Amino acid sequence: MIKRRRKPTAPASKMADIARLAGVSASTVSRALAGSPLVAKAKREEILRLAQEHGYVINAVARNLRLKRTQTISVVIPMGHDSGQHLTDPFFIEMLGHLADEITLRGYGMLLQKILPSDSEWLPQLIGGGRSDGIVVVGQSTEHEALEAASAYYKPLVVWGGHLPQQSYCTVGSDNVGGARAAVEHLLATGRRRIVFLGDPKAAELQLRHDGYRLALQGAPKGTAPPRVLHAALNPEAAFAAVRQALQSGPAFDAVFAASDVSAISAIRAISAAGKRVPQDIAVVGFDDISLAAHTTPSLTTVHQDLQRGARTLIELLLKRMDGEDTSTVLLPTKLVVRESSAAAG
Amino acid sequence: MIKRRRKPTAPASKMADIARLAGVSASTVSRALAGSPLVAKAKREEILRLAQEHGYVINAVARNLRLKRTQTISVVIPMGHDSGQHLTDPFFIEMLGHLADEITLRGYGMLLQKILPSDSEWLPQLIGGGRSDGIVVVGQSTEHEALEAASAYYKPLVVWGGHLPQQSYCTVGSDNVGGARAAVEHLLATGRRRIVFLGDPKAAELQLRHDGYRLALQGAPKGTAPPRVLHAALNPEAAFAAVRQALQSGPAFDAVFAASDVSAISAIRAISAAGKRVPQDIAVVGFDDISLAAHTTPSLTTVHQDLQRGARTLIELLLKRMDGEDTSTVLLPTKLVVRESSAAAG
DNA sequence: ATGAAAGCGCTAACAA
DNA sequence: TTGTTAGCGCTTTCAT
Repeated sequence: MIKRRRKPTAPASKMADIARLAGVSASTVSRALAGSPLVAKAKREEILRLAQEHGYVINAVARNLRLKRTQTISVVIPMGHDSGQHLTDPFFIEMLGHLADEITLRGYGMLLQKILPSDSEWLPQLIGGGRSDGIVVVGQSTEHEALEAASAYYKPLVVWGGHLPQQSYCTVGSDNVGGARAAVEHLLATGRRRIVFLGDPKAAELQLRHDGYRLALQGAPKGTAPPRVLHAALNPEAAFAAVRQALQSGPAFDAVFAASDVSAISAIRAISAAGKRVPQDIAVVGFDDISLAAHTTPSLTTVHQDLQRGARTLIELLLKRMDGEDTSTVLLPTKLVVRESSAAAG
Repeated sequence: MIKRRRKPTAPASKMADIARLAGVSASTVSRALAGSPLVAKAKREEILRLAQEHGYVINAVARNLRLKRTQTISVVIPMGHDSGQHLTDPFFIEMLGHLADEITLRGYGMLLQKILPSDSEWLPQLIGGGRSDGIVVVGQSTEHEALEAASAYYKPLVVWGGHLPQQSYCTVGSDNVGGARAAVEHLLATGRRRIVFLGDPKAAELQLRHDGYRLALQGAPKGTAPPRVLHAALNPEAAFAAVRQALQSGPAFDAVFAASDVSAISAIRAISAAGKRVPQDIAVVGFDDISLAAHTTPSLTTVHQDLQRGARTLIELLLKRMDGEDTSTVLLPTKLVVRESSAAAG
């Protein structure tokens, strides 16, 4: 005969229920469940068996109230500067996925908050609500001020993003300046001389990528065209439109350095649509190295960020801060990954 | 003189603090904060002002314990069948983004759980833990059995995915069969006769897409090649490898129907890499209509799913179930979006 | 219109 | 080794 499957009944709800069943007090059940050596082995096993049998699981809310912690980390995505970006950018799911891994790995829950920072009080409210033991903010967006203010009194807060001068909160982020610079220097090295920047340098990180772009151009050979920005929000449509527009009217260019891979992919499409070839006529380089980047046509040269390491660092620092330690900002190295979209012109 | 910014001090932590400051009892503060008409207007406003001034926010954990609810919805992503899929598939961020919108819009928090269902008890544990008032499972993955078992005693549970015969839990999902069928019929209508299916029909939804594929081929004109599956997990690398392999060795084909857009994009790349052109030599159609689909080169013909509507439906049904109502499964229509990758051959 | 008191389900001193 | 008790911060009768 086949072994019976555990019957699907509603679980016993409270610790007191199990206590009654086992003929002990709730304290003993609590201790047994916590694996305390104070409880006699036989009794402990009996209690464990009972709990298992009745599908009992400790109520996390009550436990957390008592323990004054929530065993939960809030992950916040501010959508201030560019509401188009986040819903569509694979960069975020990759980051979110890694964060989810790191957080659950350490026995915490992840409370995801997508906020429209129209209400300037979002951070104090989040902090005061007491639903989480610490907060990870993914992307500074336009919230630098709010972060500064909160960090003055709330410690367990880390931010993924760029390191701004004189900031007092703790950030983890890629070396945006260095990465961008390497990308543009690569374009220069392969003979490109009229390189445009695609993106809107308003958000902190894009600002830094733009800085790297300018820095690289400062060291460029004679005859290199001056910096030029194609303004476009960080979504495919905007990037496509900006590049098409530039191809139609402005001065010619032979390379695009896009502030993100999503923008870069749109740029490739706009260039193809205009009857030019990538990379023969125009080279394209992106930033992020999303997993799709290796699989577009042509495959995309881009600046790789190690998001797994970023997520791990973020959570490690956060846990330290939750323990009362101080931590300082971390800058992660980036790596240029050369693929087809930036091959030297015919 | 410039208006002073609110000074960044630590918020008052408990209701009793505010009560003391206002010279009333905690009960009164509670009532005032809840906007109860029992509290005199002047007193209420005074209390509100005080709370505001001291940055006081009600402690959600204590409140929820007392109220026996959490004001939180769990969103679970089982990663059983294909660990490669979720981290990299933009489909998920779009779904997650919409879910986050719908959940926060209704005043709930969203607890994100990524689970590796090696432990068969994950669902009972999640349910028993009492950290959320309801659960959304995104994708059945290989967890059909676990869902069946849990739904026997736990009501506030909805699942994004395919409707399987005789299932007792509530699902919301796109019409995978119809969508796939429309896609393949489109390929047939544009003259393709050797159409392969790319993907691994193990997960429930892909199974259904595969069914649609077969259905369409059953009604195909004479001379159409029989169904053929290129097995590949739902990640770019696997899809790329499978298509390259098929191009090198197996019988020729003139169209690929990919089980997801991510696979489709990799297919395009594999085809290009093999020196063939899309769509002239081989047409490619995907499934999902991720935001990038319109911006690849060539742009991707694909089956559009209305994820925003899906997310809204999911949450609406869940709230009903949380209220004790019964709900039945919903099938959402899909729409074929024809772009460049499936244009008729030369 | 307000306060006192009980209690949500758990854990940890403290006592035995 | 175990039970009793108090209390986490809040809401809600009940009494005034």
